[in-house]
Amino acid sequence: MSEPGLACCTPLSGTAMSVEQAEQVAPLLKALADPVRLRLVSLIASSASGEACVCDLNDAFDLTQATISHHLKVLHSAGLLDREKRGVWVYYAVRPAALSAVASLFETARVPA
Amino acid sequence: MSEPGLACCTPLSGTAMSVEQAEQVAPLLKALADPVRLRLVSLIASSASGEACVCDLNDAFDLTQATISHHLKVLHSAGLLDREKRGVWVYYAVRPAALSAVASLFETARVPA
DNA sequence: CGAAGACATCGACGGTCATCGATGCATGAC
DNA sequence: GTCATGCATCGATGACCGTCGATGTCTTCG
Repeated sequence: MSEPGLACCTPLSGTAMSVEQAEQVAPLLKALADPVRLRLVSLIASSASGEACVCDLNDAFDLTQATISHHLKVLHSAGLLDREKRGVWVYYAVRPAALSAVASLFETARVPA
Repeated sequence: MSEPGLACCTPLSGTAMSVEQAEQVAPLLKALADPVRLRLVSLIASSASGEACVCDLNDAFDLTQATISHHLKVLHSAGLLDREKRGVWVYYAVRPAALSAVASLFETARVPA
């Protein structure tokens, strides 16, 4: 898989989605379906520069560095995070297209305010 | 838990979400993070009457009736589906509030067209 | 060079999950 | 009452997941 996370799907409430669509989006949701990974994405997305280095992310959790590294790998493999090494540090940034693909799933699911 | 699936969360791209928020939404995503369950919700949501009986849903998959029943239970337990028995048949319908709670996560994640 | 720090990878462990066949429990038909 | 049907539940099985300690790799600094 060279470019995961770029699925563009029928919203849940429109016409029924195809098997292929379901199999494309499910891994994205699976990657996000963990409290730690959800907070990781949230921390990265809400940071001022739009990115965060692993050392900062480690401090936000009561987990081993190996565990955080594992979660970041899962998010990166799913295509949700970009990874860039700068010197000794590694910076992760969210891929808006991937998040947007998931968001399109729920496009028509919003309850009108 | 009497009323699951009603979390209303900070979007991923806004300010960082709290631990509690992450732990509330993650189960919803986990319930949706499966191709079969994704198609189940899609089939129910896209049906004309907004609901579907198990017998119809069974025919849409190459899976055992026990397996479909299990997936429907997972979705129901997560608060994503309502369950109503009418005679011999059982009808499932999506809970818009639950889907909306998940949708709010990605509210600001849409890439402008 | 060698030492130290940042991060990834490995191997292992316990827990959870998806799926199945078999069985149980209702409901409606006869 | 008896039988068939729709659906849920049970128990088992193989696969996967989150977490950890230990170790490896790479970069920078003396």
